[in-house]
Amino acid sequence: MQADSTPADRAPTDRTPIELGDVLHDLDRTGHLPLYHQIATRLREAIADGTLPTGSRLENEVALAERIGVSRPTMRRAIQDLVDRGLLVRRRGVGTQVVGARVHRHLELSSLHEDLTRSGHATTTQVLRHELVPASPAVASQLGIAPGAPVLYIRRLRLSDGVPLAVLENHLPPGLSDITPEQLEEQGLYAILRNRGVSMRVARQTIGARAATRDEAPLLGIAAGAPVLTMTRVVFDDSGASVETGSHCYVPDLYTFEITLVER
Amino acid sequence: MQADSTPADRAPTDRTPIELGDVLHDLDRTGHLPLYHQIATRLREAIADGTLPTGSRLENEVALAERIGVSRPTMRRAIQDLVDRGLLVRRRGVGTQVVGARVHRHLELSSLHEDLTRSGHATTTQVLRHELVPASPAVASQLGIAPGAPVLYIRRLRLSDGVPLAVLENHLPPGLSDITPEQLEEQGLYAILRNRGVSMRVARQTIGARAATRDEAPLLGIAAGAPVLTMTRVVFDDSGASVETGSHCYVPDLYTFEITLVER
DNA sequence: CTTGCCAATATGTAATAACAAATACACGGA
DNA sequence: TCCGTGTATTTGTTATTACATATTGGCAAG
Repeated sequence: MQADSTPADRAPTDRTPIELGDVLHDLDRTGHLPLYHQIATRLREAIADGTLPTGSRLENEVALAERIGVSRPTMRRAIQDLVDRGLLVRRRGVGTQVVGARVHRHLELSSLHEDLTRSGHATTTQVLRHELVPASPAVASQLGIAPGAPVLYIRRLRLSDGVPLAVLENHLPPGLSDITPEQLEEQGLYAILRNRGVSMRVARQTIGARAATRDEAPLLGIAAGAPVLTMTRVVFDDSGASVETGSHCYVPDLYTFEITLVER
Repeated sequence: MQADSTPADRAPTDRTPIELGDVLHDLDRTGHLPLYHQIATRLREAIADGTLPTGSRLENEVALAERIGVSRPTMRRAIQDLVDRGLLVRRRGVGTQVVGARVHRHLELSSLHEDLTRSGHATTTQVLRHELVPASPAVASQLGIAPGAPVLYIRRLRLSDGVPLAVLENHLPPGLSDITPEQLEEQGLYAILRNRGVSMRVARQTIGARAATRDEAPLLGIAAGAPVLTMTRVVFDDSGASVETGSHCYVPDLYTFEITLVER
């Protein structure tokens, strides 16, 4: 059983590029939405609905740009967007290929997270705590404020169709500490922040695992000491100021994180 | 204690831009390395070593480009690179600001072995199993081969300074099944793949948590049922063919995943 | 028949130009 | 004094052009 040395002995990868004239017709030129964004969205949809099957090749970018009447940089930017998302792969001198709707779907099915949010499960929120507390040194450092300054501490239980999913703990800086429990029960923290004009731009997350505390276990309907998936996060806005810190723990059977990495 | 409504009442954010003439001088114009890449690297270093402190402002991109003698698109591309990494934030009509000096390891296409050796720990590897097995339906689907086809199954124990860190399970497609246990003990899977000319481009990862099995627990030096952090991964090369699948579990006290998200 | 080279192809890098849109600040009027 | 408006500043979007470089495959010479 001597294996040949070429890594790929499958995927004939049809050489003839897919026609995309019909997918990319009729762009909105009013300038309300960037052209590259419209093109990227259409391409993403074409991959999702099978118009661009896995392994198929795109026409070369110069011809594509010409065909739909945009410049090459604009076309490149749209394609690059999909490359960054891991949907396309490009090789100099070769061309651009679709890399995988099949596996993507498979992984998504194994994650209840996507299922829950997308397939319309009823998610509810219970606000367990909601109070002003002096910022601990750790929280103060993350929020970029002075230790001891008053911050709003929130603790919520998130349920999906009545099943406990996660315990969410957040700290909010002084400027945002007038958010009410009622708002949080119906809207979700991020919707509230966006409605207040806060533009969140950068988030730094750390994902880990630990045992559920005696405190969390009954809330989540699991045994104390059972594993939970944890995620801590600091979110920054436009001006580089931190807007929120969160420290959440999830029931691992019901929640996973999915990430696509691309080597550039 | 009425909070004012502006979200940021901290971070004076000095208005005068930082001089960068000295940081960006003397670029290599021979074309061996792209200009935008050199500029991005210099800027990243300047942020890391404090030349560009958190909250400081960059000179506007037109002036910067002029000063160092590159075009605005080139300068923009370099800056955008840092924005994508979450190190800079830009706002139209305002300017570009540094958002974080803290060195944070970006989640990238690298292996655990490389991460650890880079940070100066002595990592060792024990190959627990190494055998050809018929591909299960799940593995076959991930690797894009026929179920039952022979794949190389590897199970390794990774230690850092002698302390058990993770149990790594991998499946490799037929073209790569001639990797030896000896290679794996000294090199790490990713180094071997790269040396064989495999160019890994896209990875899809799922991160979760579960209880350690009775099998894993003694290997990792933890109790059966104790929480472990899990990561499953499928890696694709630049032709869209999958190169490797892995299913790993980590001791959560010793390993976490860090991710930076950027809203574009 | 094999090997090496060359040309065609496609993406990668870079410069230049012009206009659009968001923001901030200063100025002027009520 | 306060508020609104206009203007300067800065990034965002798009087009055009040119050349560089990696890859593939065919062709010719040995």
